[in-house]
Amino acid sequence: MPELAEVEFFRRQWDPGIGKKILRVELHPGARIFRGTNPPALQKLLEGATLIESMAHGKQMAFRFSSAWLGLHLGMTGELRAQSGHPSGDRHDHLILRWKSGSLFFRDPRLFGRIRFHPSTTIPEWWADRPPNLLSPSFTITKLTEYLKRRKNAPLKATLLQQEQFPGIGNWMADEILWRCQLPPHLPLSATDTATIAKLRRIIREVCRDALRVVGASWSDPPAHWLFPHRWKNGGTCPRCRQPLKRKKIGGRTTCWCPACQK
DNA sequence: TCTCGTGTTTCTTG
DNA sequence: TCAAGAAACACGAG
Repeated sequence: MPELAEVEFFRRQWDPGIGKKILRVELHPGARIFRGTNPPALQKLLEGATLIESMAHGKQMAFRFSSAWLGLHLGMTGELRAQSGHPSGDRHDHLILRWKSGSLFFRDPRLFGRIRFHPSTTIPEWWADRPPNLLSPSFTITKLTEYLKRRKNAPLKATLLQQEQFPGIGNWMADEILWRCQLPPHLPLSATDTATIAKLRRIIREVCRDALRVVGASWSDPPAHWLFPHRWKNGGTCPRCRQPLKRKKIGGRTTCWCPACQK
C-alpha cells in the first residue's frame, strides 16, 4: 500500500514516541526485513535511547535517536502504529519499541519492508544520498528531460516507478499522473517534446501535493473526480469522459488508464 | 484451491 | 556497459 502520502501518514503514527526514552526493544531477528542489518546491535543501542525526530522522504523513513538512526521502508504491507501501555504484538509485529507508558509497532505480513540501522549519531549514507524531493526546486525540467532521454524506450508507466528519479511515486500515483496528463502508459515519451515534459513535471507535483493533503494528512478517501477510486477492478469508467477504463500489466505492474482520454 | 497485489532486488537478455 | 523485462521474495484477501 505505502506510497509517498501513506508513508507520511505512517511516519506520524510514531509521533507519540518522540521525546520518550526507549526501555525495551522486541524484535524477530530472523525476519527478512532485517536483511543487511545487525538486530542484536540495534536492540542494544536503542534500549536506553530517546527518539528525537522522524523524517519521510519518498517511500523511505528515518527515525533519529539519541544514539543511532533507524531507517524504515514499508514494502507492500508494512505499517506503523503506536499504542498506550504494553500490549503484546502479533506474529507480524517484527519490531516493537517500548517506553514507560506506550509502545511503537512495525508490522509487515509480507516482509517486503526493510529495516536499516546506523549505530552512530552522524547522518547515515542511506539517508544522505537521497534523490531530490519531487516538490523541491531541485526537481527541474532539465533533470527530468535528461532522465527521460536515458530511458527513451521504456514505457512511461515503468519510468515513473523508478525511485532513483521519482521518490515516492508508486503504482496508483503513476496511473493518476498519466491520466491527468492524458498520456498513454505503454508508450515511451519523446525527450524532445519540452511542452509535454513541462506538463508532466507540473502534474507530478500536483498529484504529490494532492496525495499528501488528502491521504497523508488523514487517510481520507480520494474524491470521485480522481482516477484513484475507479482503478481497482475491471469495469470502471473514466471520471472525465465516462468511457470504459482499461487494465493491463505494464512494466510488471497492473496499470489502469482511459484509452479514450490517454492517446 | 487458485490468483492477485499501492515494492524492491537480482538475474537474464539484448 | 547499460537498459528493459522477468522472477523471486511471503502472505492474506477474494
